[in-house]
Amino acid sequence: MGRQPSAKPTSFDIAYLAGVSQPTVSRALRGSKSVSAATRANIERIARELNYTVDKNASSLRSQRTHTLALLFFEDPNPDESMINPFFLSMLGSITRECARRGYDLLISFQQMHNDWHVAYQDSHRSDGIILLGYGDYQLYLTKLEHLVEMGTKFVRWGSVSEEGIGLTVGSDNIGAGEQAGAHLVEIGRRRIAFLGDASDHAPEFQDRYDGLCRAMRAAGLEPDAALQRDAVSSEDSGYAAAVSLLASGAPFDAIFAASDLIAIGAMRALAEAGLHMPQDVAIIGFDDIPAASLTSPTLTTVMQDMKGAGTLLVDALLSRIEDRPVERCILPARLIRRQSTAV
Amino acid sequence: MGRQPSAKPTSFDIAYLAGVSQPTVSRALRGSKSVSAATRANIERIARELNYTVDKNASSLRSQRTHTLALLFFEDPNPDESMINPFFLSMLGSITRECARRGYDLLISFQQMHNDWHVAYQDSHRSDGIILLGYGDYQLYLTKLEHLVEMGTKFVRWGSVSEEGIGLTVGSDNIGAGEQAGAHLVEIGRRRIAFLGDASDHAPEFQDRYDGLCRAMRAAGLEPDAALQRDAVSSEDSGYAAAVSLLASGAPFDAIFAASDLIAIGAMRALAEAGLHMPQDVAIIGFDDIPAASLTSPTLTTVMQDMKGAGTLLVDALLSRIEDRPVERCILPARLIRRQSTAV
DNA sequence: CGCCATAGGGTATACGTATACGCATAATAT
DNA sequence: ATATTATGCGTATACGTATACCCTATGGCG
Repeated sequence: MGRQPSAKPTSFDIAYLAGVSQPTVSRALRGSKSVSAATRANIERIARELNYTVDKNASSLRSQRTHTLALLFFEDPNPDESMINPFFLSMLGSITRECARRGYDLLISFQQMHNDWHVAYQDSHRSDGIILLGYGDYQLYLTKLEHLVEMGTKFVRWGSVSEEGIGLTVGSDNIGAGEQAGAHLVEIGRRRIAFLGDASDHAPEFQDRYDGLCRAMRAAGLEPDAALQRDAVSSEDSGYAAAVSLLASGAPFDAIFAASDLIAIGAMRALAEAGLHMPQDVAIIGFDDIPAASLTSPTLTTVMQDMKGAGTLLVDALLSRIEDRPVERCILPARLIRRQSTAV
Repeated sequence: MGRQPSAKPTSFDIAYLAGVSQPTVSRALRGSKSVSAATRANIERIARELNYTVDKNASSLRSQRTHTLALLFFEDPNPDESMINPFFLSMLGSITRECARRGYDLLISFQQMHNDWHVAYQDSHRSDGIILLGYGDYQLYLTKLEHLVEMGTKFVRWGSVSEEGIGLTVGSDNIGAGEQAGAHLVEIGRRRIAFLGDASDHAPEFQDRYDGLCRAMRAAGLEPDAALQRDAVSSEDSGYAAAVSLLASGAPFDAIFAASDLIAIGAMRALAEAGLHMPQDVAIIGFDDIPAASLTSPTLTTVMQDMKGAGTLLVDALLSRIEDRPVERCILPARLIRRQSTAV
């Protein structure tokens, strides 16, 4: 009744009530084995009654561990920023949940791609590890990653797993996903399959998807035609331009695998303007399963990544690295979502 | 060369190099006026050279201020979670940027609407203030808000400003936005305008939009017809159902103002299935300007909220409250985006 | 019966910063 | 010339926790 709600209880309060010393409280709550079961139970009960929470600042100060992870989100430098991939938003949800579950706080920070990356350095003081998130051109800051490694900063990033580059990478099974998409197109009888998306070092994830497509085609006895590949970054305009270029080349094709839904949507616009029917004339598959994919006409077949799994795995992997445990798994399966654009 | 990169410099290191005491360093860097300009300049120079950053844990522990804000995001309990309003994502970006600019960290936490809200209590220990974000049914936790007020926790929430409820609220000018939408529909000659969206206390933002619509109609000498209003929550399915119900009623209408783009998209599906042409038979306006709004056919006229401004303003208002300054402004303008669905 | 290992927990202290207080020196006032 | 006040800074200490170290009681062993 007369209790001040603002009077945060400390470990001393608990110690007093439990008739032990403050360090014993600390040990009990941290799970040290040099405290008897009875004492521990008593302390935990009192702590619960008082609504006690460990003061993170004091704890971090003393132990030099923050129990906080930092999330650096790299925004696409491309203009239609409202189109930020919803994939990352879902991931954000599962990341925060996993952090909470493991008793970590999550510090978040958006980065302009070219900007003060040294913020990462700052954040490395404030967190035990860093999660790097972003689509697109990782090349831009690979040298910065090396810098992080040098400083011994623990981090994990989302991207192409096959690449085996700097640091620890977690990502979808882009190759397998590409194979699924390719196999599906082959299955519905398509032979000349185009690919829209950078197939260069700049976008390893896109390249993996292309590799998967090629693998599926070869498995079906088809040889991928390099003339049917067009570079594109993940935007509607870029997809439109790529499809226009493809159409202009005159090379015949009966299917398109786009490296992202945005690219696919742009391409669909170009195809429609050219008077082509989907999927009759050209079947099309995207990637990401963004909400808009079910609004296009025809609705877009696409590949869905495991967003919840991704967040969990990123946090898991990072914590493993922080605690110097080996990281077991860092590839996530993807799943093909069949819609009208490949329904023959 | 021989410097250990991991040896974080402390205020003592700086004090030693500057030939002063540690407290003087602290004072100089915090901007206390009881340190001479020369001393301060010298200290700042050394700090910069050493790449010194204040240890936030120590600082917070001593000052009992965390320089951290917590963001509680309330997820819609509705199933199509991938459709999380992109509006909030953009807001997230500007919130993080504004926090960074003001020297605050941002702790983020997603909440299931009905779940352990008492997490907010925990977070109130770890942050100086809380930002509450979420669309939808705020009623559910109004009692919890009262609890926060009781505990003296500083917070600000996104929502209907007109409502004047508990705590500090920042939001778009929903009434003005509704007026703009209504005026536009009247301008293109529509007389019987339907409204899809909860017009109840449960969704004050939607109610404001409806009120704005009514105001615009009355200003044009039209009387809103209550029979043309249908409840709907922000989802495609709900919008579809509402439109179907409206059509079934047989009441004539020549325009729809939907309380959100998702509702509008669902309604468009129902209209198309009923063989109605947009905008000839029925003009339609949504709200939010989600990316999908420019993908529908016809493309959707909608109201765009000032996302960047919203994040900035939320942080601003919260910091004002924390520092016991009056809050000046908490309403943001919205802008009508004209597309095909109202282009006669 | 003495010796040592072990369990269980107390004592003292460190983490890095911010602030109350005191103490000079210098600048003004009386 | 003395009293008064402001300026600029040092001294001491507190914030709440975690950990290195030490101590006691007990039990096992020879």
